[in-house]
Amino acid sequence: MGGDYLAGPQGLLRSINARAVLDVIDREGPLGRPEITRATGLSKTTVAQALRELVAREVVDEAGTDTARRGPAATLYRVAPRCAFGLGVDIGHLRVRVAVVDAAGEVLARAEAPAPRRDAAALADAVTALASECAERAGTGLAAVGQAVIGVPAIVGRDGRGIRRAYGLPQGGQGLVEAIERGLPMPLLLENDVNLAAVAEQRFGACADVGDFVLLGVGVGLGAGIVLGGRLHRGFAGGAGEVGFLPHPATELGTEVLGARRIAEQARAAGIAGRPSPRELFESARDGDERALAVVDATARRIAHVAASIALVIEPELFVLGGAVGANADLLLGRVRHHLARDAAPLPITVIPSGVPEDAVLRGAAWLARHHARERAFAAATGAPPQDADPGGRPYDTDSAGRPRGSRKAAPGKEDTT
Amino acid sequence: MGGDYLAGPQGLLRSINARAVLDVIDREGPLGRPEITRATGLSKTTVAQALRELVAREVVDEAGTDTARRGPAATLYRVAPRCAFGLGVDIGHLRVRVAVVDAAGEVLARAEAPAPRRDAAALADAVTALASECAERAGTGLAAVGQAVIGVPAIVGRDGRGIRRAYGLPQGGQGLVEAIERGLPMPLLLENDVNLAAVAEQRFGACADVGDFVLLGVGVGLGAGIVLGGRLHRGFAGGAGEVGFLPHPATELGTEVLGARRIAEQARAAGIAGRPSPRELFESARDGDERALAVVDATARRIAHVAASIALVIEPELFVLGGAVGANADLLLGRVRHHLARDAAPLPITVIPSGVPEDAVLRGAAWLARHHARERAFAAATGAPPQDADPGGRPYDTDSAGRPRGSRKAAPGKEDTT
DNA sequence: ACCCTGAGTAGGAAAGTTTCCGACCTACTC
DNA sequence: GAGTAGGTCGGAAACTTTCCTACTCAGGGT
Repeated sequence: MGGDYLAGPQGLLRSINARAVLDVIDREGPLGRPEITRATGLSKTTVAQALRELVAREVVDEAGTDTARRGPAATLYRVAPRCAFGLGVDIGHLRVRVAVVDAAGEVLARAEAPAPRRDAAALADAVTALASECAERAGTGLAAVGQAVIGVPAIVGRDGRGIRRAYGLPQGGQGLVEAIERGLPMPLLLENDVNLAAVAEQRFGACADVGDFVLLGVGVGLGAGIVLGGRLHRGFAGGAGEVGFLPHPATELGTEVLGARRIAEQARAAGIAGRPSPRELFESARDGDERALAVVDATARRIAHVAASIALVIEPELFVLGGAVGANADLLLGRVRHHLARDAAPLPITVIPSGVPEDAVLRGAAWLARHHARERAFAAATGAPPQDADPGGRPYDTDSAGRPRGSRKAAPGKEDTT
Repeated sequence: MGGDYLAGPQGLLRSINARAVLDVIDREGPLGRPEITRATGLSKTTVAQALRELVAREVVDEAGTDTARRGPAATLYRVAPRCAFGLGVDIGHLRVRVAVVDAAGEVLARAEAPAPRRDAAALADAVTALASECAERAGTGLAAVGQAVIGVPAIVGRDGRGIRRAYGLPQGGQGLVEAIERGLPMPLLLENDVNLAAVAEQRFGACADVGDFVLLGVGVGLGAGIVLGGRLHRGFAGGAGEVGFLPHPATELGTEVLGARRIAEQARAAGIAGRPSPRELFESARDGDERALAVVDATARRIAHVAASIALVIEPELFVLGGAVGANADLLLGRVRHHLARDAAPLPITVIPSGVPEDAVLRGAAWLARHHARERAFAAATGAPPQDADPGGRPYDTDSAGRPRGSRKAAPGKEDTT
């Protein structure tokens, strides 16, 4: 429920304090006891007690000593890197990528392979094979990995399992989760790839301290990863951010405004022969090819159009240009800004290039997996309810505070609830 | 709120438990001690202690007894209606409305008057005069009112004070807050009118248990009140929901898709003479006037267009049709649905009529004012940090998981490390 | 029809347990 | 020698369990 404090026995207090200590250590890196004491406001004694417990439960490590001050060396504490592992998977149109990370966020192993496009079973096999390989190389083994997050080019239901609309998955993604699940021992969570890119942007990129932003993923299709209040916004059934289908004057309804296909089409229209890939087109544009530049400009214009529409609805603090096509910020960014300034909304709109050029989806997936795995380990260790159940895994809890209650008389004995 | 548990002394536990008791009482209406004990999981003794404190602080009342069971009569506890009062104001284009509500949500007094349109000072005077009158009639006096929320037809900054774009305020709303502030003793909060209508919808209307919904306010202009995760979404600078400016094929950029002016224009185009108001137009349509019906249909079509665009961005659970024009659900709803089904997005979209036909903005404002006033009273009484800092009043507390952020502490007497 | 008794409930008080905090102490390093 | 890290002990705060009293309804006997 929305926000009730949970009442509880004194034990609750211990949980809370343990969690607070853990959080400080997590945030501020290796820390000595006195610093933890200052940061939490707890007493030395309590901090010591909490640390004893956390170390015993192996979520916190001693990590060397701090001899900066005079006096005895302070032992430093950190989150134990091996207290949780996460498995990130990026199922792309062409390739499958997998990474295993530890609780500290360190990438222990990474692997990739071509994506089998025949059927879901083959795809699942590829994923599990890569995962096993990675877990092996990471020295953990699959069993130690607490959570897997799998990025797919599809609309994913909020349960993190159902695939509602797959853009490039064999058999529309039918049976994919189940097949992968059979091959992997840990809990799985599916997630839209653009959403994961947004997570990566938030955690490793330019949006570290931005509460509301939108990642525009321009690639095979166009999608938006929407982060509001620091959390992914998925929509009622996971369909938020499907901005590729926003109405556009020059595009018929129900087709995508922008994407590889659309770009190719524009290239033909511009009189460019052959069937250059977007990559080649942008190369030509960089070489000064006028027609390619025209296509680039048209692309930028559509991006601007979409960004303006999004801004009118949710007004994020900024937009990030991502995706394979969006990565050509050198060519696109100026033009997008130009079009935005020229005919866009009454609101000023900021667009910046992605801060995660490589493996954005994979890194986002791995981060989220690590987050969940860690959260579970932390909860188990502190006895506290999970801290932030999820900046990307489950629905918001609905607000429960202060619902209207009709005025009720003090009539004895009647107890109507509705 | 986002994140960290705050560590603290044992006193914290008392706060937490007091708050839990208070919440249960608030949610479940008048309650006896045994029920509170069951609901919170606390022991009888602790509940008794908490209640003693809450009653002493006058946020909780004894309200009769419950003699349903056999045995001694259980005394019932409820939130004291007089522990906090809220003042709601709706500054409309034509009229100003004011209401005073108590902590139970009861409307104690309501008043309205024509809105002076000359200058902000006159408008402010009208507001304060009505407010004084209401507070008088309510028997509380202005000084007892803990919070005022003022709905305006404008984009309001997230601080709840700045007016960024006023649609129908004298002098663009310049100096309005300050002028009202001089006349009212309690803290003020400005809020966009459509946002308040959305709050009303959430609290009194059809969206009581809906986490994500959008209120489409169709009136003098077109705006959307966006509720995500049970909270108002205002956007980075309060500009979210300005969907009136969404691009529309048949409308030039920078002008509103829909609104009284646009409707009048369409009426002219349809060959309707005179300058019928939207109300008259809808009346004619009800009488079967073909040309008026055409205008209605065009209006519905544009509403559908806007709803489809919004849905592609945030995919709310449902849309609510509100506002003076939107209130003609009998004529509009079917047509909107028709157009949505015909050419809309890949997503199914649900549209329902408003459940708050009267005074939506005013009621939303009053609810929010009451909420803040109450929250403050509760916080003071329990010593706990505010429960839900705001389902509509201030920025999100910030991010949640795992990002650098100063820790908070509840311990006395040490210097704060932020 | 009336009364008496038994059972179940509300509320309170005392003893016990958990947890945090402040103060004091030791050991270590500059 | 001074300042700091870390540990231990007694005290205070807060919750729980247990016990106790008072109250009221139900049901059966008179």
